[in-house]
Formats: sequence, C-alpha cells, structure tokens
Amino acid sequence: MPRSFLVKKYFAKQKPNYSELEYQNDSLLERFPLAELSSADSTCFTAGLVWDLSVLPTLYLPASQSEPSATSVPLDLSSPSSLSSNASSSGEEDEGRTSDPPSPEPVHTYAPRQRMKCTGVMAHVSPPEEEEEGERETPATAARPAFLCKHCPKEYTSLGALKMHIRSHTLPCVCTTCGKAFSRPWLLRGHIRTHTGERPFSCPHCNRAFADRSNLRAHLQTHAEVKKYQCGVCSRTFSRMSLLQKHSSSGCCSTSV
DNA sequence: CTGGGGACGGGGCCC
DNA sequence: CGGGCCCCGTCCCCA
Repeated sequence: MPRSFLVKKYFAKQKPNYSELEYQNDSLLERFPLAELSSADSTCFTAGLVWDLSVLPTLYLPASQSEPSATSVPLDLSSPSSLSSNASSSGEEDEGRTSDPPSPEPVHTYAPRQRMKCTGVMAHVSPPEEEEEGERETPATAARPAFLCKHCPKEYTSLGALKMHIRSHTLPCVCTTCGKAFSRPWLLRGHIRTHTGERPFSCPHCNRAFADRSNLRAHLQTHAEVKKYQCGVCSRTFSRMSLLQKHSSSGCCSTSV
C-alpha cells in the first residue's frame, strides 16, 4: 500500500459527524451535472478555508507523526506527538494523514534510505541508522541531483515537486469546521463538501450526485456492462480494482493476485 | 461476502 | 514557479 491511507484507520471510526452538517446546503445539491464548481466553490468555501501558512515553519520541526510512513503507521498513532495537534487543532483526526510512502514495500525501500534530518516521522519507521546524513541538509545544497525531503526519505528531481510534497507534511490547508488539515486547497475543498453536503458531480445515468469526481467515476463503472477491471481467469469484470483483488484472492482464481 | 459509496492522497499536467 | 485541477488509486464502512 503505497499511500498513507492505512493511517486513516485510526480515524475511520471517529469520523466527524458530518451528518449534522450534511445537507445544510441541500440547495446546492441541485446537482449540476459535473459542474466545475471551481469558482463557485471556492467562493463559498473560501470562508471555510484557512491557510495556516504560519504553521508551516512550526510544523517542520516536529514533522513527527505527520508521516507515519507506510507500514509503521500503527507505531505512530500510538505516539501522537505534538505537532499536528496544534497544526490542525483537530489532533483527533488528522494526524494520521500523511504523505507518501512510496510504492509498495515502503519499509524496505525506506528504511535504508532514511537520511532525513528531521527526526520524527521516519524515525520510528526504521532503525536509526541513517547517520549518513551529512549530505542532505538542503536539497539544493546537496551534491545529489535530487531534492530531498527533510521529513521523509523522499526525493524529487525538482524543487517544485519537493515543495508540493512537503505540503503533505505541513498540511497548510485547515478546515475551519473540524480542524482537519490537508496538503492542498482542493483537497480541503473536497473535504468541506462533506460538511456542506454539496455534490456537484452527478451521474448522467441515474442522476445520483457525488461530492467527489473520482467517486462518480467509480460509480459510472457500476453502470457499465463491462467493468474496467477484469479477472483474467473467469473474465468477470469489476468496477474497482479492489473488488477484483478481493475476488482473486478469495476464490475464483486460487492464485492470489 | 460482495458491491458500492465516501473520503482522501499523490503525481502530473496545464495555466 | 506556484496554484488549480484531473486522474488514478486506496482504504474504510455499510447495505
């Protein structure tokens, strides 16, 4: 599992009680077919947006658990450090989100590479062997062609990419309603929809509306006769990769894929 | 148990 | 270079 999704677990059970806010904006639900809410959206949400840039610097240091890194997630959760707690005031839910455990096998991949200076995040993930830091400090200064994240072992080929990645650690976009923090404004915007109940993306087939375009896309698969993901053994198709995987690993194809 | 929906995250691309 | 948006993908929960 490449992403920090795993981390979500912790708050999966304590989701904010969206139901309360839900539908406040029922009117909005009018469901505009795939409306681009971009502007409209931002307009109404801006109110809810909080660009807590000021926290950035602060967050940097602790960097701590904002990034449990792939598999080690559980570890982190157990030790919620300080940082995020303030960062997002929500301490409750957000610290879990993180940024980027690279691809599969994060542990293996990461452990050895950890060269970040910032203790915290990766620290628990792997043994403290990364003394090899001497190099990194600042990506730019590093002799390496890559820009290294000081919060995690990730490295990028461009400063812009690194900066964007760093946001996943600093989570500058904070929801004023629940305090949850996000790395990007549009993520926050999407999150805010969970509070407002706005669902700008509607299915042309059944008119069902969704707050998230990706979810609509997934939903559209359910209308398709032939789903996107097909079992190589029985040819059965599924709307989601996860369903195909479940299918594969639990029966049809005795071979786990 | 399976399918579907909800909520998110990250990389990449475009402006 | 930065912001915004899209696409793809994943996890969790529920019916």
